[in-house]
Order: sequence, then C-alpha cells, then structure tokens
Amino acid sequence: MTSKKTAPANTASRRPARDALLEAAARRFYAFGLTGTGIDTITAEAGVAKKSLYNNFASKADLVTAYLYARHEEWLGLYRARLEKATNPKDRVLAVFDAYADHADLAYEHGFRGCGLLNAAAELPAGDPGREVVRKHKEDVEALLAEHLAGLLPDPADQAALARHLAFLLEGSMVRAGLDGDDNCVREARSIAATLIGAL
Amino acid sequence: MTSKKTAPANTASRRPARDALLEAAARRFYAFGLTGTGIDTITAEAGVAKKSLYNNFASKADLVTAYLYARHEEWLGLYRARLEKATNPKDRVLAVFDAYADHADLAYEHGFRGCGLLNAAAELPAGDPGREVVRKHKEDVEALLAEHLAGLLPDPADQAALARHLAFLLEGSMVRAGLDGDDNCVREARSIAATLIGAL
DNA sequence: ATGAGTAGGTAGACTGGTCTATCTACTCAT
DNA sequence: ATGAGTAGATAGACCAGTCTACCTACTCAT
Repeated sequence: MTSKKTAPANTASRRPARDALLEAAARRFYAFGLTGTGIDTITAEAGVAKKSLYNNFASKADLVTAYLYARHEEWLGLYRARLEKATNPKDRVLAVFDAYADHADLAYEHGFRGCGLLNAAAELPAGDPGREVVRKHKEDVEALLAEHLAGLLPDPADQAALARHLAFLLEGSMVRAGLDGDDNCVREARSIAATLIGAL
Repeated sequence: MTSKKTAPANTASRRPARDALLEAAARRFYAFGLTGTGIDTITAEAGVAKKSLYNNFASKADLVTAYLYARHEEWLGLYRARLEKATNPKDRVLAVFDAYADHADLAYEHGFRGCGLLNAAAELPAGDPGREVVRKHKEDVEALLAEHLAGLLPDPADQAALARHLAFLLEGSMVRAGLDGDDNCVREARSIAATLIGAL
C-alpha cells in the first residue's frame, strides 16, 4: 500500500539544498559581509554543488534577498516567543528589546557584529531594493513598539513619539553592542526604556 | 632667481596624489562600500597613477584606515564649528547632534547612506583593527556628551547615564536616517534630546 | 511489480572578467 | 640626479555564472 507516503524518511535524509545554502549563506554573510563572501565559499560550506545554488536562486543577489527575509523572520520568531511570556503592555514593549538581545546572544561562531540587516544595508548602494527591505523591517519594529504603547498612553501622537524615541534608543544600542562584540549595550537600553515607561 | 619659490603655483597645479586619492577613496568607499570599491576605480577617479597609490599607502587596507581617520576628523571639524556657536551646556550637548545632521547634509553625489564609519565597520570582520577605530570614535562622541552634561548634572553617574541614553538615541536616529536617505530622523532625535535636557 | 520519466541532486571544468599588488619605463621640477 | 609623478603591462588569485555528465529517489502508467 503505497498510498501512505514513505517519502518523509527520504526527504529527511537528503536535506533540501536550498536550506543548506540559506544556512551557510546566513553564517558567511553575517560574519564576512555580502561582498566579502563568494559563491564558492557558500556552496562549499553548504556541502552542495554550485548547480544547486542556481537551481534554487536566480543569482547571488537573489540569495542575498532571501537571506534578508530569513533574518527578518528569525527575529520575528524570537520576538513572538518573548511576547507570549509578556502579560502587560510594559512587558510587551520590553519584549522587543529582549528579542534584540536574544538575537545578539545567538551563537555566532565568528563573533557578534550587530544587526545583520543593518550590516547588509551598509554594503548596498543608495537605490538598492535590499535597503528597502531593511528600512521596512526597522519600521515594523517601531510599529510594534507603538502598538504596545497604546496600552499605556491614550494619545496616539504620544504613542508614536515615544515609539520613535524607543526605536532610536534600541537601534543605537544595537549598533554600539555590535562594535563592542557583546549585548551589554542592548541590556542597558532595555533598562533605560523600562525607566522611561515606568514613569508613565 | 630661483631662491624665490615659484612653487606655490606648481604645487597647486600638481595637487599631491595623496590628497586626491584620499578624496576619491572617501567618495567611493562611502557610496559603494569598502569591498565594493576597487583600487582601479579609486586611482581613475583621483586621476592618479596606480603607482602613486602604493607610493602613499602600503595597501588598500592602509588606505581604508586613512579613510576612517579622515572621516573622524571631518566630523570633529563640523562639531567644533557648532561648538563655537554654543553658549551654554545645553547647546553644547545639542551641538553634537547638530554635527551629525551637518555630516548628513554634506553633498553626497551618490546619496546619503548614514554614518560612513559605521557602514565601514559593517564590512569588517570581527577582529579587524578598523572596527576598533570606529568603536573609539563612538566612545569619543559619548564622552563629549558626558562632558557637556557635567554643566547640567551634578552627579557624574547621572551624567554618564544620560550621555549613554543620548548617545544611543543619536546613533539610532543616524541609522534610520541612513535608511531613509535624509536627516529627518536626526533632527527628531535632536528635539527629543532637547526635551530630555530641558526637563533637568 | 517493472520501467520510463522526472525532479533535483553531485562534481567540477570553463568563460570572461575583476581583484590587489608589483613592476618597468618615461617625464618633469627642483 | 633624485623624488614624485605618469601610463600601463603583468601576475596570480578570485569573482559570478554556465554547462556537461552523471546519479538517485520518487511517481505513475502499464
């Protein structure tokens, strides 16, 4: 009775090349930059044929875009996990800061270098569509802050203003954390944010 | 007689290759990144022989380091000009923000892309000495803030804490400004900072 | 159940071009 | 005649991307 798929075992044994590629690309792109990482390095690290890269992605630029989206999703996963544990508006705001710290704490075998999306954007020239993806991500994060602030501040203008303040604070701390190679700055920013919200 | 130098006209007409190189490198590195800019592009834009590059700099990495220091100095110049016009501690703090906005307003023929030092650091791998130069610059900026805050806050611990808060705010706004392509975020951060200081 | 087709994988040669860096040979002002 | 510049050839590594040739697992019609 072949109506039941025996496939799962097989598909598991041969891991889709796309996943291996994306994972290797993420590691290398984060650690050594977009331009600093060659196609051959990625296929070698993924243990995959070069043909497989071009079967799954139209070009290196396409792989870069996929990396950008994957990193955004990765952060969202971290954030959602933190959000579940938050029981009040204040903790939900701080969950955004926690997710950033969590992202910084992921085991980076070649060292922590700050926000991967920002680092990627830094390599892209002014009009590049990839920069737009990153801009969007940062706006999403700010919107999340504003949303949770709605539970603490009645006036939408106040919500937006404080969300912006917190977004700048968080972003700046992440930059400095990347330069330091650890997440201390982000934790400091979290506590500044907590004070700011606590005063409401 | 040749005792009187006719040189000035000559030295002016034949501008030192080093300066032309540094200027071209600054433009290209900022707009297209460190790795994204080749040596040939730089010498061509500088209108200089390749040999002249290697007469004046040991390697491309050496040129990158010179670029990093030059950018730091450029910002310092902008800051000092703003500082001269400030007559009280509050305005001196805000002069730091103004200098960032001024840096953003320099005519970038290929578009504004945020802090050049940060963008450069984003391309350098974790242990690279260039990252240390950038880290140092950001710490200097924070120290400047703390220094001016001393005229507003008696407790050194309070000065340091607020300096950090303002430094994160400023840095984060610069990042977002770079993503947007204009300096609006930095101006917003300045006004948030003004409110924060005004409340003292 | 078998056998052909299909989808997606492997290894690696190859093209055309770019990268950093070195080097030769010439010019010119002091 | 020396030092700093010019133009440009050259070396050797590396780049993105294409391509041939082969392999393996799964699907499905017979």
